[in-house]
Amino acid sequence: MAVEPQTARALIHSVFDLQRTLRCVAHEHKSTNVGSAEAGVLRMISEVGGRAVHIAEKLSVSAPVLSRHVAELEERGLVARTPDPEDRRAQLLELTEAGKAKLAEIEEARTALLLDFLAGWDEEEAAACGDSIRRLTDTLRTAGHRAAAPLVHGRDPQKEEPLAAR
Amino acid sequence: MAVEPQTARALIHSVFDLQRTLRCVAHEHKSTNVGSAEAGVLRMISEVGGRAVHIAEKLSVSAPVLSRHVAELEERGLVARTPDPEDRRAQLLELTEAGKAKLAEIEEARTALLLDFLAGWDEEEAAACGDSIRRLTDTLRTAGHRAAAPLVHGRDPQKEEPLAAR
DNA sequence: TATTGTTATACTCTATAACTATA
DNA sequence: TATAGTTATAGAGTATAACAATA
Repeated sequence: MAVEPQTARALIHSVFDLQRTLRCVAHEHKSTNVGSAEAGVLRMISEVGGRAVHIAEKLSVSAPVLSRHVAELEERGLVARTPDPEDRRAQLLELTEAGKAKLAEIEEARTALLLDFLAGWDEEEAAACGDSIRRLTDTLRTAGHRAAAPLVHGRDPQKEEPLAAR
Repeated sequence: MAVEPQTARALIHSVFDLQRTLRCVAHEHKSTNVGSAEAGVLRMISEVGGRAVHIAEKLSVSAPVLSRHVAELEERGLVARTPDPEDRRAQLLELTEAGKAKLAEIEEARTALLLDFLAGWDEEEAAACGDSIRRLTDTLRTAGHRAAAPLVHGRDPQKEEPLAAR
């Protein structure tokens, strides 16, 4: 059975409420000296590494945003930039030892905090919650790209409608 | 079985990824002239109404933030402020007819968009996803308050540890 | 004294535009 | 021409601090 409008509406509200709550939790437990955006940069460099443009795309941020964060992280000795031998315009990003340690510290603090919060949960619930959220994220990402991509290339294959217009 | 650290860590990453994706979707479909924070104010005034301090608490924002948003929304004729007859310091917030119409327009656009995105989902999945997210939000909110509240009152009943420190 | 709300100021995160340098 | 990255600037959203008016 297709999704009911009422269910979709409730899901939207749930997601907004989650975002508000996350902001509060982050605010109450802002532990380290690394901002959450910069922590995301550390994580992504650790996971995929390579060129800045690649990291920016994975993080879904614009190049200038990443550039500033990387500059800040490099100044603090957490990230190292090396010129790409295959393309002198590009640079390769990697974590320094200090950067790896900082990322591990952030991840451990977050995990410990969440584990404490989830004291009343069992493994299956938490796994199902993660799966559910990942499924939603994948759907939104794919659908968003499907809707936005035709405007990026010059093709405009099907003159796709704004979707929410009707 | 208690939640595994690895599951908690995956859940954290899932939530951050969701936030990034939501930012993109919002950016690609920023339809109306009302910002997302102001839309939240409209929704909360519609749902609970009453004093500004009450709305601010429900939205988990500080009083100055709400004050600015309300001032902006009043200027646009979407929100009406009336003095509270029971307390001359306070003011009662409500939506104007234009405000109600604007809120309905926003909600309908969002719902239509999400319904389109969720074309491959069935009702049960979407409902379960919403339930899962709401359960997580409730847990985070309750746990956050439990950890933060003792510092708000002067009591500090159990000298609760920072939780993530150990 | 405590609370409601406002104003002033600053911080975080983000985007677009204009630029340099390579390809 | 197009791409990788930087700098400059602006905007949205938020917070804390200091204030006014009322309780």
